[in-house]
Amino acid sequence: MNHKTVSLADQVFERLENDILLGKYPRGSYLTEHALVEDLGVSRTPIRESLRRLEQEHIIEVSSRGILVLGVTLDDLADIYAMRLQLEPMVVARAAAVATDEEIAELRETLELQQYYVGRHDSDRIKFMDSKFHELLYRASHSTVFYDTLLPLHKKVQKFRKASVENESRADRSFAEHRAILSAIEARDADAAYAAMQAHVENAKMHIVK
Amino acid sequence: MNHKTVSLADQVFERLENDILLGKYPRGSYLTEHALVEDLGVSRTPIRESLRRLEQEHIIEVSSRGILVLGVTLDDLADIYAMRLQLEPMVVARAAAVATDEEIAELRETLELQQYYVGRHDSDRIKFMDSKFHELLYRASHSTVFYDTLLPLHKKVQKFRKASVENESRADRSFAEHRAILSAIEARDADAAYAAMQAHVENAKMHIVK
DNA sequence: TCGTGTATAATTGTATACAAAGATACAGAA
DNA sequence: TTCTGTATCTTTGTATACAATTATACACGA
Repeated sequence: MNHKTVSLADQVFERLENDILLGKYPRGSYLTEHALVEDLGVSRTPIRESLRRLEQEHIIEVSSRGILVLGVTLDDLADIYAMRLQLEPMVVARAAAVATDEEIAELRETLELQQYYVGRHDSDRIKFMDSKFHELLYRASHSTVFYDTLLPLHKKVQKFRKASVENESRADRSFAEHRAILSAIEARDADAAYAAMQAHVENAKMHIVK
Repeated sequence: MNHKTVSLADQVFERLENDILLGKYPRGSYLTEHALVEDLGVSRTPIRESLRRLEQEHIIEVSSRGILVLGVTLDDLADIYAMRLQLEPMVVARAAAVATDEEIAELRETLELQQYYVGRHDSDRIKFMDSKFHELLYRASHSTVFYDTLLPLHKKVQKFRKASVENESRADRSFAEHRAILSAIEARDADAAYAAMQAHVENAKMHIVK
């Protein structure tokens, strides 16, 4: 396991990013550094360093009035899926070509867990495994650029995926689509991986954006 | 004009990002916060806030040893063009549909300046106008997501575009391609804009990645 | 020569003090 | 009532002090 101590700044960033992307703070509401100091129990320094990163992701905006929560809108959602539809097939095609056996094994484990939780109707963990599967795919492309571009897009969809994973038939089909993607990668078939991912993103888009 | 005072943290970020993306610090070299304090004449606070952002862009990496410069590699370059080829045509098609007359006028002005500097063989300013043209296109799509995704990709190519703009025949053709894109947008022809941008990115890719 | 342990120095991480800009509340005049 | 000016408070921006971890240099022994 990874015992590396992670800085307060990183912890604060992860927590704030998650809270904002899950919609815990409504769009248009204001936070202040002082309030975050109270809530999180750390000084302003790590909080400010987090805010700079959140600002760069355009999910907050800082002014003399305070910290404006932007979050992710439905318009953003549509644009995100438009981009993912263009990009993810290319990325998995690459992954099919260059992924290591270890990476493929990890994808397989994640998919098995997803299947398990689908059977249990545990939507929180389904969502987590779904996220992990995509993240592993990005990483398996061995491209920092692909990873850095797609991971933020995927994270921003979080809030909207909730209904999707709670729908049983969609959860089943989503699992099947993931399995098709993994099979193509296991077979080192880049074209099949491309097609499988294209179908998967199209279906996810239809189901979420509607 | 914009007289808004910009924070030291923002100034430091812009300067460091530029220096790194232009290759001023070689990949693999180390900086320290202390050295930057000396060089830039500001305290560690704004410098650290900049570093967190650069870290997020994966162009530096901070450890107990110091600040490792990553910059942009040739592999990154190829992946960036692969992504831009997928994304930019879609973005200009959108821009053709939604850009305001003011935005189109600004594109026209930028293009005229590009023509002027091409005539003068002023490669620095050609490069600047080229960047500005693309940035205006992203903005004219009226999509924060498109803008946030494409602008970093475009900025990372900076260093490699130098040879391109210094090549007279490529500079001429690049200008002509820009004009084709703008004409399509002026005509509100999304399909033509899509095709023109696709051709432009393909040509740029061939010329730069080779 | 090579390794090892230790002291020192260098570096980042965090907290806090102070500065500056701006928002807010309120009194008073038209 | 409505507007305006002013004092105060709130909020972010910056610098600095201190803590903790890690790298480095060097002496010493095998």
